[in-house]
Amino acid sequence: MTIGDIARELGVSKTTVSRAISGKGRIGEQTRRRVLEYIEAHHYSPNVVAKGLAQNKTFNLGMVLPGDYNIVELPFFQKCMMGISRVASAQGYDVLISMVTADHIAQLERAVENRKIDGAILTRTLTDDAPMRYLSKNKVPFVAIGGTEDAQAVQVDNDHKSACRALTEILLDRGVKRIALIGGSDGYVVTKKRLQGFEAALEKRADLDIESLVFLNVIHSREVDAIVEEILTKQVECIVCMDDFLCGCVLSTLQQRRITVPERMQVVSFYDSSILANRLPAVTSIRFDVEELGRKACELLLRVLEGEEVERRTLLGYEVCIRESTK
Amino acid sequence: MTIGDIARELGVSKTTVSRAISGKGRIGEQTRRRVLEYIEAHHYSPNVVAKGLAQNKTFNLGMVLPGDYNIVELPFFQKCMMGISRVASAQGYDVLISMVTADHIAQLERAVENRKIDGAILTRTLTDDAPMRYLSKNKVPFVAIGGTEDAQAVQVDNDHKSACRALTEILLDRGVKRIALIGGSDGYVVTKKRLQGFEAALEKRADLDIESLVFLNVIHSREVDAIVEEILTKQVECIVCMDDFLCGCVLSTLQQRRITVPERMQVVSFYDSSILANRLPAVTSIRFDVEELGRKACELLLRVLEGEEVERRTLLGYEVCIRESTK
DNA sequence: CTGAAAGCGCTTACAG
DNA sequence: CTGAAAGCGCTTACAG
Repeated sequence: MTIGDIARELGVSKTTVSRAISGKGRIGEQTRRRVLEYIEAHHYSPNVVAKGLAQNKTFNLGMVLPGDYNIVELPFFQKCMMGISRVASAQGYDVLISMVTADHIAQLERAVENRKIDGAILTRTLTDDAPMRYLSKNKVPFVAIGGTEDAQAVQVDNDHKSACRALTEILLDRGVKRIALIGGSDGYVVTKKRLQGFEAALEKRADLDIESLVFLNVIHSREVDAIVEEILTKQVECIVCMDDFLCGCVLSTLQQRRITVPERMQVVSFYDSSILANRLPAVTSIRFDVEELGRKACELLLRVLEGEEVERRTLLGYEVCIRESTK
Repeated sequence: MTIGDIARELGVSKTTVSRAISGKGRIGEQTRRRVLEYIEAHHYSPNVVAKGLAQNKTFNLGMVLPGDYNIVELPFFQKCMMGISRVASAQGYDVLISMVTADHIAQLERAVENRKIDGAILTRTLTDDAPMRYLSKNKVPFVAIGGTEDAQAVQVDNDHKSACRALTEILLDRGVKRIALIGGSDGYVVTKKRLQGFEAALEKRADLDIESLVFLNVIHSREVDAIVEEILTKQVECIVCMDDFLCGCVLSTLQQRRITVPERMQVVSFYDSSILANRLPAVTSIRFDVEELGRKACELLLRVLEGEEVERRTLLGYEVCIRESTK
């Protein structure tokens, strides 16, 4: 069934039917009701693709996800997706996925070139972000989940810097003298933010004369072993892990070496995700409302698509969950 | 730039340009080359939406995901998505996501009613599957990842029954006399399949007179505690966990009660996923190539969309990984 | 308030 | 081998 069928059936023009549906343009209340009733009764629903072609829109949003293994497995992206999907859906949009790696953004390019999306949401930002560059260059509206140096970009993020600072301070408050930080690729903006928070905490307590060790770019679990070894020989008392995957590795290594947590080593982490769920001891960590992050990002993008002027930067909060892995 | 611009620029008709691009219809080799070169030089790429409208296609595939928490978090779906996304992309299709729960499939309905997808891939099947019913009724081609009773449906799955049987036999081979099985909702076909495999293994060794305990519909981690308690009082020697989330719960509970694995309790699980990665002791489990599952499903769907007749049932294999959680 | 007509960017019989 | 024209299912100036 098309708009034409309805028009013929009701003895009105397609224009009229279109107006009744869209609510745009003047139309008699009688006629409007008649059309709407017919549509309701016959379960008509308009072809969004045709509508899109006429309006030069697709009603699709691109969600760009990292396609690297390990990373895509983090529960973060799925939770994000739930948030995005919900608000998109509620506004009549669908979400289309593009998986990209740092140097291979072909899926995103295709989606854009084929004019399949009206805008995009980036779910992880790099310091030098190929998808972001590409979208900017091609004037595709987007919002970035995660910080970015690009002052033009609309971004929404949790306050990772403050969060990491808070996490570090918890340990400093407990009187530790030697502290280690373990993180993933420093190509991610989020890694940098957390490092800044860590450093800020130490700086504030410069008087305590804390000794700190920083290990970044830790990607594979096998690297963790050597790092923990070094940490132990240097008599570090606590470890700040930048993500739950790394934290899981650290916990196992400690367990293997029979280093008890928190007695001989305190451990804190981010995300409070399923990766650490049910692990003993429970890990003191930050909790972000990731679904809210997705929702917010999607709302912003939708507003941008409406032509609205939106805030360039939205910072969402965090919660600290104190558990048994700290004294 | 549109097909019309190119036609004007080259002094040919839109028909000709269209033919050069699609490769359909007779066209002079000279002209064809000339058009293609122009396109190449000017980075033209056709508007897939317009093409779709003319051909009554969308070049979108719907991926339907469970929107329940906990479940969507399983790494399974992301790996699946990578597989699907890759082959879809390679064939000029995009993937659009629909999150559904057992009784709320509005997102999928919208995608179908709005004519946004050409077909769908279900990533988890229930015994009474609302999305499947809906798609069948509306004649939307789909393939189901996971078994189904519907003989009409195209399905692809790992051989969960054999896998669970193999896993159980490993334990029986080690001489256990009392064995427990813990699984999630029996609304999932996969839960049933595994139960069948478990029972088949016991049946084959009926002579051994094994005592077995079965706990299904275990959804929340808090339920696990009572179950493990019962298991312990009944002096069960080993536990087969139907997924890694449950296994994680079981391991923690055992650890808390200072029951050593594998000495006092052997444990096996499915998936070998990141949820159990880096846990000690490493868990003996099944390994499925989930990305391959996604790829296969997508290939099948694409063939169906081409009008090809495809095999109704594809069963993929599995690997058994023996680790330290079994003696 | 309503409609005829052109248009969105393609495809595809049909005719030549 | 090539093109004019109609069509896919909508929207939207423009005219009345």
